[in-house]
Amino acid sequence: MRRTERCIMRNAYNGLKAFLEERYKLTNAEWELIRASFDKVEVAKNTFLLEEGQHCEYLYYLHEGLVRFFRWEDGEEKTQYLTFEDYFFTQQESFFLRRPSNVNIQAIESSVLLRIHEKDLTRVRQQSPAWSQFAFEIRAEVQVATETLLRDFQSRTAKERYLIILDQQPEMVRRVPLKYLASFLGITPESLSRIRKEV
Amino acid sequence: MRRTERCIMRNAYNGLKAFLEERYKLTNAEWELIRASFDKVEVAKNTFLLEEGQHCEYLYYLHEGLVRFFRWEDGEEKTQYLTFEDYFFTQQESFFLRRPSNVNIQAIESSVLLRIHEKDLTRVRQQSPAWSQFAFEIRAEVQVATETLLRDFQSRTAKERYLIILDQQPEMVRRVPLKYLASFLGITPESLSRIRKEV
DNA sequence: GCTGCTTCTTACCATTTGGTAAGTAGTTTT
DNA sequence: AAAACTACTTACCAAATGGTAAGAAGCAGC
Repeated sequence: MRRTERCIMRNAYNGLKAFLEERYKLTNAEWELIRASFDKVEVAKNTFLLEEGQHCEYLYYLHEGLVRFFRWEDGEEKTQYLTFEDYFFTQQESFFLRRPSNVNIQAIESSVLLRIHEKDLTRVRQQSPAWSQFAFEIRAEVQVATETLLRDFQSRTAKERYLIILDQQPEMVRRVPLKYLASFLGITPESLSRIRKEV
Repeated sequence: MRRTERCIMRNAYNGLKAFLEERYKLTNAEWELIRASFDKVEVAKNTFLLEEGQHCEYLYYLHEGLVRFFRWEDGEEKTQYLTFEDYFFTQQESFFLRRPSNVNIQAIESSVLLRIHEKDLTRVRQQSPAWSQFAFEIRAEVQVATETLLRDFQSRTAKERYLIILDQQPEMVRRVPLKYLASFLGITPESLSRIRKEV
């Protein structure tokens, strides 16, 4: 799904192009349209890309860095997702259904992103069949990933979920601060620290 | 979102039409196309609509009854979702990405459904803008619902999750056998029985 | 009605996770 | 370098949930 090597592509646009061409055949005209529709954004560590209550106007391609989705609940930050480089993200409820976001999106490493505004996306969708197909399928892929996470919560212990991450996404354990990872796993930092010692 | 009264519509097609018209403006031609594309299926309690390993060829509208998604894991049935009447469902990974299903879908009450075959859906999508918009938005809606479930697992105890269901979908508690509900909540039937006594 | 089967409940104890508090280590600020 | 701050660890006990086993209640077939 995602390239395992980090930062093969120095240039963010090349990264995006490679991502799309791995899956779909793009004409030159399609790629030029896509390229022209995405803006490059570089942000420092801890920069917010979206705050609760705002409308999310952009679909992002994360070229380099690390992003977390979190919300405030019971006086604490609850980390819902973590997104790594070479993948797309947005706040779907806000972006697709035009509702105020109920989560914050924050870069927790300094990051390089490409973003496309909702109004430009409509044009790309209409003029590029490859993009249209891609947009359809990546939503299904994200749905599957979300269901997989849910399934792990339904039938695995916190320790098992941690071991799955350690096995399948060891980078997450290395790069994500323990408190965020614990929250993502649905446990306290103390519990994760204990689990980590046992393993 | 979903009509609270059960079985307002005696006729499944009227139910589907009302569901769509609540949200979108349909021309007569659009509705006739949609109506002609959906087949009616009536199944007895415990009938399988899809089994693990099969390709899911249909998108379903559940007019009456109750359906569960489950998989075998560690020698046990794990219930992933429960779907009630007057809503759509399919196995997204299999239907949209054309992969073998990793879950079973079973009617756990005798049910009345309308279903559309994947090959017919393409035509409807192309010829009905209202359907096309609907299909786009309901996927986002399902994504939001899945994320909400996930969030509850990340930050709520089993008891809290049970109380949320009791509050927001009391029908689920009344109609779903305890063992399925426990599995859906990610706990054992014994634990749910204990929780239920405490409340 | 009885029989057998499944579902649900209850009780017991083990394991997992939470809450509090304290201590250690690493970073940033000054 | 000292001070302040944050992240992480550890220890203690409490609460939540699991596993096993047994019994009670409901349901289907005869």
